[in-house]
Amino acid sequence: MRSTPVEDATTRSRIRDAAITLFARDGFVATSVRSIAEEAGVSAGLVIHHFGSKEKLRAECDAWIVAELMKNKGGVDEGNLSASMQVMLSDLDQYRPTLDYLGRMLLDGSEAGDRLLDDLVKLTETMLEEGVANGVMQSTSDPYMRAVLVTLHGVMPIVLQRQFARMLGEPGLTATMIRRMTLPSLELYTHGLYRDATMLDAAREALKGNE
Amino acid sequence: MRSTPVEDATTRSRIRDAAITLFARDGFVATSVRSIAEEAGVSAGLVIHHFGSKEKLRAECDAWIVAELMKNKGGVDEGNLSASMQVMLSDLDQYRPTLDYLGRMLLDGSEAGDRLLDDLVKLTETMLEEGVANGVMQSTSDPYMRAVLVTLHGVMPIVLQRQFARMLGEPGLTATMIRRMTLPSLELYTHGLYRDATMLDAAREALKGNE
DNA sequence: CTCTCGATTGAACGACCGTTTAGTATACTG
DNA sequence: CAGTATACTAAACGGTCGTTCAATCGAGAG
Repeated sequence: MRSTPVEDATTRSRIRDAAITLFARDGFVATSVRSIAEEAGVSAGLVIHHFGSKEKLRAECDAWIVAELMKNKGGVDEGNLSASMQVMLSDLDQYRPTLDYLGRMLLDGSEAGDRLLDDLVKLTETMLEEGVANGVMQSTSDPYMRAVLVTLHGVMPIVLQRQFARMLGEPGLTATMIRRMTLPSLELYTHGLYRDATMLDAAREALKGNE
Repeated sequence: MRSTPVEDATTRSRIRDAAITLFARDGFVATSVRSIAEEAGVSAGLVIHHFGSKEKLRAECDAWIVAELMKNKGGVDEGNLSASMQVMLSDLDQYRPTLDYLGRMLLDGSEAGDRLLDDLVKLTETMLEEGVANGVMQSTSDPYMRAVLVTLHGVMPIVLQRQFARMLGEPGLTATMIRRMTLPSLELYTHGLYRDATMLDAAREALKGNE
């Protein structure tokens, strides 16, 4: 029999979970190996013993979160990363650590976070292209830039969740927040903000000038 | 004659500028007092001598940045914080340190950053109300939430400038980026993203259900 | 001139950091 | 059974952290 039967559900995974919690809450630099060890109920030496270094532990946490994110993609063709995030947002209590950590990853500019964001933009771009092709979405002068904007608008509640929650008087990312932002977001994406094209035309004119 | 004639333009201000640069670039926790001292060309002890502690230095940097931000508001009635930020974005080279630091402030959830964001939301809410009253902007089911969304969308390029720049192949916040995002942003705010209200109506129906 | 006081430095302090090491307990292998 | 590999701890190491302290310098006051 192997000594580590499932390679997980063990001390090692408890350490990783503790690290994910603390990295997400306090950030990488502000989290000490000793505090992770304490949260996991082990010694600091054991953390290093299992993961080699704090940096390698971070890399493993990153990989774990990315895997978690991809897991919920489902099997159908429609199943993309945004849908996965939608699933998570609808079951907040279960996925809060994952989402919190995701926000940190995107902020820290970690390797994994960068690649994840690139994937998100690519998926969004495809989705927007299909929307335009199907006639349900407006066309644009700069499809890639619009995909970047829509993507960043989408991850904004996760990345800026602290400020977002504070302004709504909520203790963190709550279902109430998600529900309340749904209509205004869709209103913006349906009717826009401006009632005519005055500002847009002015900008077009101005940009044509100094090109 | 006083020993510190203008109370600034001295070593003290050089230390503060160095701190702003490094806090903005690396974050508060990742910046050491010694590195600030080196950047300013002084000893670490002198930094503490002038500001009392690293935390008090941060508070003074916060206050300085907020003052810098308010300075550009101009005198006319239209002069609000957003206009000030617009001024800064149009003269990037001069205001880059200020804008970089501003992004950090909003992320760190510092006291000053929170208050600044509250002010921005309030100003945005007023601006949107006037827009609706003047008939140039769409109305909304949740004015405050829309103001929050529009505000956060507005600061997003500053807060997420690293990712934003990386995805456009730029080295940082550049005039090229600002120019390129102008049209897609205004397109979204003018025509929206969806060509009809299918999604919006569906969401309205769904929310009416589980209220 | 002396006295005083703020600016400034370099060394030192104690705390905490990530990591290493030596050692113990345990459980599988042959 | 002895042998070996692994989980794990406690202590220690070297380094960096924010901060303190004693000493020096220079300029203004009397």
